[in-house]
Amino acid sequence: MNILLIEDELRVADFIRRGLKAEGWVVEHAGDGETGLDIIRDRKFDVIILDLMLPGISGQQVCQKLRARLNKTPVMMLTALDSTDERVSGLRLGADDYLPKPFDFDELIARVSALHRRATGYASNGDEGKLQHQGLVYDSAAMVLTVDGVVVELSAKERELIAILMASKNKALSRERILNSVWGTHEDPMTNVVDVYIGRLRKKLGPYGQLIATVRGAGYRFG
Amino acid sequence: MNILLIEDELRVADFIRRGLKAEGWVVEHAGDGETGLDIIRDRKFDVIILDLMLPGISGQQVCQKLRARLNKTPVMMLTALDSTDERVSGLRLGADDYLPKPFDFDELIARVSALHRRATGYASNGDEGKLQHQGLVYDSAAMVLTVDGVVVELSAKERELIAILMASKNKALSRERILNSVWGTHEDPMTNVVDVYIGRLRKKLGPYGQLIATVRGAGYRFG
DNA sequence: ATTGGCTATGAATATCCTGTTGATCGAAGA
DNA sequence: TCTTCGATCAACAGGATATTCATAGCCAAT
Repeated sequence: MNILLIEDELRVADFIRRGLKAEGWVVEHAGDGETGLDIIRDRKFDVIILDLMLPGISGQQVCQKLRARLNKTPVMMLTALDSTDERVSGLRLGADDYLPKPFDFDELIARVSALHRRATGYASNGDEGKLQHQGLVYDSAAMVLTVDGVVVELSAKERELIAILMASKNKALSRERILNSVWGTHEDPMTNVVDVYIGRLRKKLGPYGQLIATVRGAGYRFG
Repeated sequence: MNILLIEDELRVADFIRRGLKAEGWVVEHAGDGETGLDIIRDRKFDVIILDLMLPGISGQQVCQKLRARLNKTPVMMLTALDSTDERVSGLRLGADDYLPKPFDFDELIARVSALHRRATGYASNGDEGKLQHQGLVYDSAAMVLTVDGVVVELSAKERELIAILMASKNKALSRERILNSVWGTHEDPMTNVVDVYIGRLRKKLGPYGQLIATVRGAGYRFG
């Protein structure tokens, strides 16, 4: 998942960024609204976390301009102000969710994933965010992978990788595509991280490892 | 699949080109509209990706001229402009689809394949993107060929070859045409790679191998 | 601060497979 | 029959993938 964080206070920004990275997410940081808008012009993010109090143009204005550009990226607003007025006006300007500071980090993460899930139109039936294939179950809400009922510990990147693989069952995915989704890098295709991680996953999946097939000259396929 | 990308910004062009290549597609790049039109005059593409903002003649004009030449190649328009007006006028000028920047790469790929599928008359029923003929099924999303229900391993070039053959069922394809589509080379016809690969494919298709008929002096025909 | 454990990443290696060529053999048409 | 075009084969070089290792960074606990 790719996240853009627009926050001027460096300490706070750093704190948030680290927490999100620990989730295996890729975080880009902008110190003010203009910079943020510039970045959004070229690249697409899954979620934008936007501080309300910014030097220069305010968070509200950023949000407004974003929507004026017909950009529908989910926006999570952060603010130190506790008044409900702010909240209401924020939502009216196109924010999708709102979190008052100080906040619980787990809550931020939960809400951000919720935003993302909503935006990507996950199945909203009973199997909320569960991906299954044979004895393999990945619960994206709990972020737990189960192999034949046994929980397998995964690192953040490994989780993201298995998630995207299982989500696109029976579809060949190019390395580039995986790199984009999991690592968020749009350049430097001369790395073999993907291969390394595929290897690790295969090992951890045990007998199901062979479900990840390599499509020579193309990438990998799950299923 | 052969794609012509008309985009002036080198960074963007490079980014797009890499991603498309990773999908196994052959990409030709033109830095401006005139160059693009020149290239189209000589060669045939499956899809044209066209930036709206170009130095010299605009993307809209390119599209218009293209259609004036009775060229029906599907056109995918890209633009940084936010207003919907642009979209409408773009489509009116003959573009087949439209994607506002910034876009999600997966979406670009999905849309481009959709365009291609529509143009080549792939099965538009539930078997989205599957080519079938008797016991032979090629799933272009999974990149898997099935012979009577049995998966057959193919190399990258073999996959492309069977795809183009099956997509142009009952049509004779010249070696040059195949060379152009699969190998992306439009010169040097004094190689027999095509013959070699046809041979390999025939072998792998087993009983269906004879579906690939050779049209003496012309090329090959599937069906 | 320092330490230890863990993750992420890049590099190096080894292995396997594909792509390509040129030669030779066979088949079809004049 | 002769000629031309296509089929097939073997072999090589380069490319792609798997796997392992070493390093760097991060976090938590001391």
